[in-house]
Amino acid sequence: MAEVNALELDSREKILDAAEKLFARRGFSGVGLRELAEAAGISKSGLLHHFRGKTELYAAVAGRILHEFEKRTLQAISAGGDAFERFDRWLDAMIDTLAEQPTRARLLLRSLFEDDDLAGESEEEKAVDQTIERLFSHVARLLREGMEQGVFRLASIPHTLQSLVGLLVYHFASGEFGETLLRQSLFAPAAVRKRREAVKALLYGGILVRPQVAAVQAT
Amino acid sequence: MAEVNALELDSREKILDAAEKLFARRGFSGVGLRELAEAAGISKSGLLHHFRGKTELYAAVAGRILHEFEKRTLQAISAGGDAFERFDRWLDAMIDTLAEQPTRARLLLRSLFEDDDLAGESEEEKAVDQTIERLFSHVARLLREGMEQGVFRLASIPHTLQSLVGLLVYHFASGEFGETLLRQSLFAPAAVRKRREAVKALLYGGILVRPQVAAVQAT
DNA sequence: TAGACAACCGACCGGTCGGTCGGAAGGTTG
DNA sequence: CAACCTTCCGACCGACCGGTCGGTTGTCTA
Repeated sequence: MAEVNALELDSREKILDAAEKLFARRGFSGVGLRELAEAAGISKSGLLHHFRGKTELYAAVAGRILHEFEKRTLQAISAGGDAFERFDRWLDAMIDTLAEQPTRARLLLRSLFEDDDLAGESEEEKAVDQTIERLFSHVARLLREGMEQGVFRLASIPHTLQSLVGLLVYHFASGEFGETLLRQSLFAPAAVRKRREAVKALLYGGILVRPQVAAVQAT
Repeated sequence: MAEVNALELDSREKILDAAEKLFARRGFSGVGLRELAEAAGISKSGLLHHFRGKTELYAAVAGRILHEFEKRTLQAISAGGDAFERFDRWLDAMIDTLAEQPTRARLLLRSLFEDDDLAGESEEEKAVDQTIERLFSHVARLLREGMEQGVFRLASIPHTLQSLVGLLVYHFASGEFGETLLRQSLFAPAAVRKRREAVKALLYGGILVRPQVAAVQAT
């Protein structure tokens, strides 16, 4: 029946969009199904027709975001170039992906560190965990190649991955606090550009004027 | 009345300890007062005798942790030495503080990025925000001094602060995911030592074998 | 001894939680 | 036409939510 809005997306998509926004802002237990349904312009029972339950909906939201990150990671990494070029392109891709949708960083961060929250056994949640694992293994492989080729200093790969998450994801997830610190929106084009520069300067040169050639050898 | 346990701490402390553990694990809205009270070995009404409400309890927990970080920051920073020495000592202090109590990183991270969750107007919550602000201003001052003295490369101070939080706090807050990545507890002495090395290697030398003297000049 | 007070409790409040159920409406297929 | 399917809804469920209230107990002070 002709709705006012001709573009009328799928209910499923509308629900996912609304849920992404709310879950990102307040977390899994901070949002109720009623509020979720209302934000999606549907009744609670209508919502539950599309998703078996709240945890499945959350997993679907997380999965959608994680697949986007994996897609962009593969694009960036599999294009040509040496390890440094590919890594640099990957950094750009991650910053783009995080910056173009303010909800993504928060939801990604939550998926990582709230994992143990009701660590579910459902199929959907296992799929989310597997996507995370795959995503990180792509980057781990790139780091390993770079180290073997003598482009990157030898370092613990898991720790480097953790550092990258910290530098990239946390920043864009830091919300009000980050905006107070920067005195502007985290997502304004200028702020994103500056973050890109800051991260690359740190990763590629450290913070010191006279870099120490790391007394600490890799282990 | 002679309890079995002679050390019997204050109820208030017991509540704070239990709340710290639970809030860190599942967040503000993921824990109920009943569960909180039971974990502290007291009734819900008993708990509410000590704290006016759930948000005040949360603020008290966050405040206690933030004060610990501020104390250790001031200790590390105000002892002698040039900017590099003081910064290096501060890094050690932060890693020690994060590592010696697994709940701290998670709660600190939540205090930062869940700030907007019911951004309360109560006195206690304002005090928490002020402590965070003070804490970061101490470090900002140190960075500024280091840059003026030519020890640190010129860089955006807010972005450097964000990077430090990302490198330090996120790692220790990453829970199950981090442990899967490292294949060991995040808090085992060896893992903590390794994190310290990884962070310092990154900060002091970057990730490249042939560091680029940052094409990107500071802004 | 009386009074005040802090610490604590069980019972209870209105409201919300995630989830179920029995349909209603509309489209498609035979 | 009937049979079926998808989409969506309101009414309802038991459990739990944060918070209040009246009362008991024990300790400390006047």
